[in-house]
Amino acid sequence: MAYSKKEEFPDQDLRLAEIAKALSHPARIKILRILNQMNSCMVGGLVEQLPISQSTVSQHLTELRKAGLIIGEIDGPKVCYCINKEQLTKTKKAFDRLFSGIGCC
Amino acid sequence: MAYSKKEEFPDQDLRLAEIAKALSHPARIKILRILNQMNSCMVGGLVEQLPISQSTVSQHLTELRKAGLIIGEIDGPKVCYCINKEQLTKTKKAFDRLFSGIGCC
DNA sequence: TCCTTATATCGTATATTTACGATATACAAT
DNA sequence: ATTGTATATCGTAAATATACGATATAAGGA
Repeated sequence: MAYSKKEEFPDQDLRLAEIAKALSHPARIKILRILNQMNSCMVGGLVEQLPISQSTVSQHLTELRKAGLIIGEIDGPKVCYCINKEQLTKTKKAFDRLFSGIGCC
Repeated sequence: MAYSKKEEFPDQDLRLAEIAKALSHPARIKILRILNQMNSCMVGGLVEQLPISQSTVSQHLTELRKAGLIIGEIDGPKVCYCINKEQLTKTKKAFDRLFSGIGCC
């Protein structure tokens, strides 16, 4: 088949869908919760608290980073991840706009 | 590989991830917007306003229905879809809880 | 320099999603 | 009864996501 019609939808809807996709796996939601709870965390600390392998955790972190929801700072041989609060605030507002734009009280 | 670790995550995170997944395609977000704008709409009306085929629209509607975000009422040979405002309100609250539980202001 | 540690990336297998056309179903109207 | 209309479902192909182990990379310490 000819593929991915996603680009044919309004930009606003596409961007919101992308953020929703970043939130569409329980591991990624859990990661956000852990990062908030601990303020920041090394990858190893996350791996310890998740039932998935290091390489899979790394993949999920990459997706959260691409969506702008987290930031990773290199700290020697380690990488320290934390939540991107600014982007998260924007995301919350985008969802709020969607819900109110959809007649949600 | 052995598959889907999703069940190994907290129920709350899993349910929120499922709703996020329902919102993770621009066609489904557009459908919600159209349904709100028109109050309710037959499938044919949606197909006219979307750049995808009837069968694909039907698949997206099934996913939104499974997530509880829309309701379809049979009306003769047609089906009339509308937003499930009750569920949408719950969804909004679930996202709000996530965001505040994540340190979002 | 060599070893250890931490993380990312590669290669790969399987599952799921997205998309379409074709077909089935369900009802209304003739 | 037959025809037409609306929608869902089936079959299928391609794309993407999920998961892992193995390997590469990068930095610190011996």
